[in-house]
Amino acid sequence: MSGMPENNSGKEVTTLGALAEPNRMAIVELLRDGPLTVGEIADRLQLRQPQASKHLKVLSESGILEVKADANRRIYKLRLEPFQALDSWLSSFRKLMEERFDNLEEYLRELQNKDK
Amino acid sequence: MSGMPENNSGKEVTTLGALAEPNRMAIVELLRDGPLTVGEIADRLQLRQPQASKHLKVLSESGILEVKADANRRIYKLRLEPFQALDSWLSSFRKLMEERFDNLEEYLRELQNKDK
DNA sequence: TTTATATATTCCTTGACAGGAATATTCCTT
DNA sequence: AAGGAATATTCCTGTCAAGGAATATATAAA
Repeated sequence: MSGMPENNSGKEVTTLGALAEPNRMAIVELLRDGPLTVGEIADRLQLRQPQASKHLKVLSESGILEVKADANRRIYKLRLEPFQALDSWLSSFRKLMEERFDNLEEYLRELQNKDK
Repeated sequence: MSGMPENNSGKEVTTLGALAEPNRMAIVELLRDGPLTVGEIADRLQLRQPQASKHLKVLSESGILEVKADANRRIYKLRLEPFQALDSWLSSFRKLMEERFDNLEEYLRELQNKDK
């Protein structure tokens, strides 16, 4: 399992796992336009503050977000690395697919032959 | 929520949701090298056949895989669309990030001013 | 120093989901 | 036709994650 963008060992949430939750995906989408405080995020996404905080915690622990404290408030913003990782995984992926992909026939022939 | 790669309405499993499960991710990785039968997949990933079938079902229903029947066997192979979708989402994403990303200071100033 | 604001944390409950085991289904072989 | 191989499905169980509600913590403001 070489180029996998994350290894799910232990209890840590993976990038994909974090993004799979709709509210968290929405948070990420929202933060594309720039950093925001917890309150702003909760407001715009119609989330209660505690749930917002929880999702933000997951996103932070998975490495997708980082926090900056500003007195009372916490400002969350996106981190680049996870997306870069995802992107490089995806591109190496697509490369393969464009080339040899429809060797279904070949595989079928293989199977027939193996039926000695 | 415009460019989101999937909308989680109803019961369907999203691309990310499907990929978030380690065994399913492993299946996808495995199928990068070409189509395979259920048995092969189960063997190589040390899965019991029923669990393999279940994961393959999820992956198929999420649009990540497609099946071809060959008599007794079912040959699963990757579909391109979900990855293309993910990729386009990601690239539009990275574009934004490279440009205006660290407007943290700006945002901080905004916040201070709003404290009228 | 009291009060208010912003955020995090805890506890609880519920639903979803993954694995195990057994069984059903389909097709091939003899 | 009968038995075997490949795959799918069902039922059960345990775990885990998400939301609700209440509360804790920290900082600002009065």
